[in-house]
Amino acid sequence: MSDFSLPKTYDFHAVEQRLYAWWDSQGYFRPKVDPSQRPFVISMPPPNVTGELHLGHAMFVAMEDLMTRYHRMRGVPTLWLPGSDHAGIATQLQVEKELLRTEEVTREEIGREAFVARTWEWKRKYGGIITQQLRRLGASCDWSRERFTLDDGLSRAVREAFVRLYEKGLIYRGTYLINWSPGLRTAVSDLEVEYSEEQGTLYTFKYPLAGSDEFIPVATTRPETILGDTAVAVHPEDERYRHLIGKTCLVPILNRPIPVIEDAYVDREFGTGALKITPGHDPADYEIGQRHGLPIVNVLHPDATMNENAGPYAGLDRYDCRERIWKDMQTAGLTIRTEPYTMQVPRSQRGGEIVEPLVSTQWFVRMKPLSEPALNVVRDGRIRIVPERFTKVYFNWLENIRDWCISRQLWWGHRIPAWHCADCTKITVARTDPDRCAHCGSSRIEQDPDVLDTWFSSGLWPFSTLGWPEDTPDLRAFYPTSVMETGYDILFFWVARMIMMGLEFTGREPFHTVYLHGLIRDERGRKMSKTLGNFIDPLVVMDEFGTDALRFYLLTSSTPGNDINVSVDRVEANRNFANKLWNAGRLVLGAVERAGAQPDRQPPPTLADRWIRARLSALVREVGRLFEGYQFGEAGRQIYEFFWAEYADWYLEIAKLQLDESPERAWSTAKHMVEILDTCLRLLHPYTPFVTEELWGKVRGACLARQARLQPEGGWEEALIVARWPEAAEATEDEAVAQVSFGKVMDIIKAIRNVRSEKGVEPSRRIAAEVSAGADQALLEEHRGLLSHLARLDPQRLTIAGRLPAPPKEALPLVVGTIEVYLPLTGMVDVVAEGKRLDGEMAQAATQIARLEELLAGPFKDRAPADVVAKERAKLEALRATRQKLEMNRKALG
RNA sequence: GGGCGGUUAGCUCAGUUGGUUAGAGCGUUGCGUUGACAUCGCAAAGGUCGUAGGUUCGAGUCCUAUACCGCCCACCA
Repeated sequence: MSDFSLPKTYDFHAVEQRLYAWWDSQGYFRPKVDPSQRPFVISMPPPNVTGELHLGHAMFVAMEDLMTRYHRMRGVPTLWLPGSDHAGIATQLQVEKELLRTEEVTREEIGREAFVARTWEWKRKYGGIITQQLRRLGASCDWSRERFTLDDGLSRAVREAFVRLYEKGLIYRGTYLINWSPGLRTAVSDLEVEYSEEQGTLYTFKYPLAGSDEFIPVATTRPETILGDTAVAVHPEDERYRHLIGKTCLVPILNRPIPVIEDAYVDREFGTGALKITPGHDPADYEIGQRHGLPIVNVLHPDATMNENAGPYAGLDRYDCRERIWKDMQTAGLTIRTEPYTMQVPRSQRGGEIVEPLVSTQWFVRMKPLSEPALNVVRDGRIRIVPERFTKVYFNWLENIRDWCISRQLWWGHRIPAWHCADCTKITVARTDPDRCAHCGSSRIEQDPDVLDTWFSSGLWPFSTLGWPEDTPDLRAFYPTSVMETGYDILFFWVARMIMMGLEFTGREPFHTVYLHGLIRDERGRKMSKTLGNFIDPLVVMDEFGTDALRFYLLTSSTPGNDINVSVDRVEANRNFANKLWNAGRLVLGAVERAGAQPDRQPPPTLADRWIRARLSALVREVGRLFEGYQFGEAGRQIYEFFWAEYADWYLEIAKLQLDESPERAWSTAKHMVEILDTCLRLLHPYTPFVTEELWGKVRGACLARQARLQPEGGWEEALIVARWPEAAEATEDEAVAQVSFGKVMDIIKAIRNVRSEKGVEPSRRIAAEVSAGADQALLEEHRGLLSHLARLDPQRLTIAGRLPAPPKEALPLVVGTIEVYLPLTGMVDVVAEGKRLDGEMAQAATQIARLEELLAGPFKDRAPADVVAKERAKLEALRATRQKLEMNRKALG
């Protein structure tokens, strides 16, 4: 009965590439603009051009493609806009490495212009790899709108944004303490610094007072910074040191005089209670220095060797200097002790080298005026963060935000549109390259050498990709976007900045929902990295198990915002699911082949037909509800369960029987088989696009070819990717009845199988049985065919009695080939228990409904905030629905 | 120092308006294959839902405390 033109196992290799090319060529990925409908839009988080596919990419593609396909199927104009990021530091490093390897030249040797040209060349050559890989994942994004953060349009947007912020006074240039990456020789922002707990040493030494033998004991973890000290601070109420305040002490070795000052910041309990102040190389000291008007002494070169201010140590590496100065101080009798100490070491997020705080002239964005509106849109719900707990993290960060250092001493990126005048030294910031100074008219101007932090351009992504600052049709049609889907690790880096920039430049929130997925880790919960050797290559996984299996796994194995410890075993299980779909499809195709013409009179549906439709209808409702709440994982798992455990394991087995009954029944059964398979494929398509499209196409083709009028309601669309999403219908009373009735039949079948298994009867052997059915005698009598088939009973020797004579104490004796099944579960006792429980639930629902009705009728609805009232209303509605459902179940129970 | 997450079967994880007997995959045990599928079917074993209290007719789910693991934020040298 099966269609042997299909292979027995689903061969995804043959299918995936072909289908992707076909979808693309048919233009399905491009939105159909329809001004009457609000579109659904996702801006893809642009992967780095240097990137190689990892599971994080697979995760976001799976998630965003799911949402995209879902909305497309609902008939909404849907745009998923792809692109890539120039990734300043990462790309520059990569090209530098390449240059060094192949031509043994550094970027300095070939010069800025040539280097940037080489990087573009590199980008043209390798930049397409990552987007090619995204295609393999099935990403149904609109490639005709693909953007790159450094292309002309986006560069214009970046410049416009910079100039506007500068003109508003929100961008300024200044000399402050920043994080310096000595290896990269550039400033980095606070966010790009990670602190790791490491074993270090706490050095305690003597700070000698000028003109006396007295000294102040001071502790530090970085002795080399002693050379940059400009004060020693003590707590104003510290009796030990009070008399020294205002005195002068001498920097060890250098003998530079510095004051002893008082500041309440100093913790009397910690260390010696006296603090050396290095405003040039420590954030806390910097602030104290500002408070007291202390001078700043920088002792480091940009490469973290000591500079001329370090006196005799000039030229030494920072760590060599640390050892040397300590030795010299020992010789001078200035040391007290060293002890092991655990400290927080600031390291660069990229490369991991130790970052040095130092004072430098950089460009900054003033954040306070931008953060306030960004806080408000989340506070008042105009932007919703899923899962909700991250709103707290978001608030906490924005409330304590500090100005953002946006200049980078790199060559690859958006060059800062500011020109320095050699004559009047003033700065000209302009939208188009100026040829003279705006202040004095001098032509001796030179552009600032720095480029912008990559995240500056990323922050504009949702609107810059649509044409901003021009008022383009795309911008009008697709902005604001709908959902921002990304990993929670870049909530600050990217999401918060997009919200701030979006509000600042467009006056609108750039998206209404932020959906944050978890991070991908290995089986033991560690981060994945090539150096750790625990890197799982998605391409390899896809080769082995198929894209659908990987996607379905990623989408259903976790919950929003929670990390995933990847287990390849589970990907395999999902490969098996794809195969299950495929084979169920083969069976249905066989049924379609056998179904004759549509009969004149359709037979009424069987109990099994009614049951599976009821289950399907419940599934569609449930999936709809879960999608509303972004619970895609749970929805996927439920579809999986339904398809495998109910449709395939039960209904299709029964359908095989029904197909043999009569031509009319065969036709009607084939119709149910097709319709339910069709609905499942629709529901699954956003998760597993390839196998569903392929199979759906086969079924559609077979049905159309047979002209047997086997078709979903509304007919067959041209492709599953643009087929209608199943609509949920209200539960009917018949559905409730069918589920209860069929549930009883299932229980009996399971019980008989159970007994057989316990008694060791081979499954293939037909045996006699006596079933005591209690009140359900008629029901079972009607389905004795099913019973005997699914439980492998001899139909001739199956007795269904209302009540068997006294059930033997020694349970269920199996005389050779005879079973007596007593089924308390389906008997009256349990109906009573179930009824009691339902009554209890109904009573509770009733009191809650009454309470809410009273509340909502009173002054509450006028006094409480609108959203609270709305929430209560929704709760009431839900309760009413629940009550209805309960009543239905109760009635069905009789 | 502040905040968040996790703790559920041997393993990896689901379980969001509190509600029947707490689920899945993998693994384990027994049985089964000529007609969709061994990438399969049937059955079974396996859980004091971290711990202790509390709210409730009813708690894995809500509240309080606490232990362990992990993460984020934070200027203790």
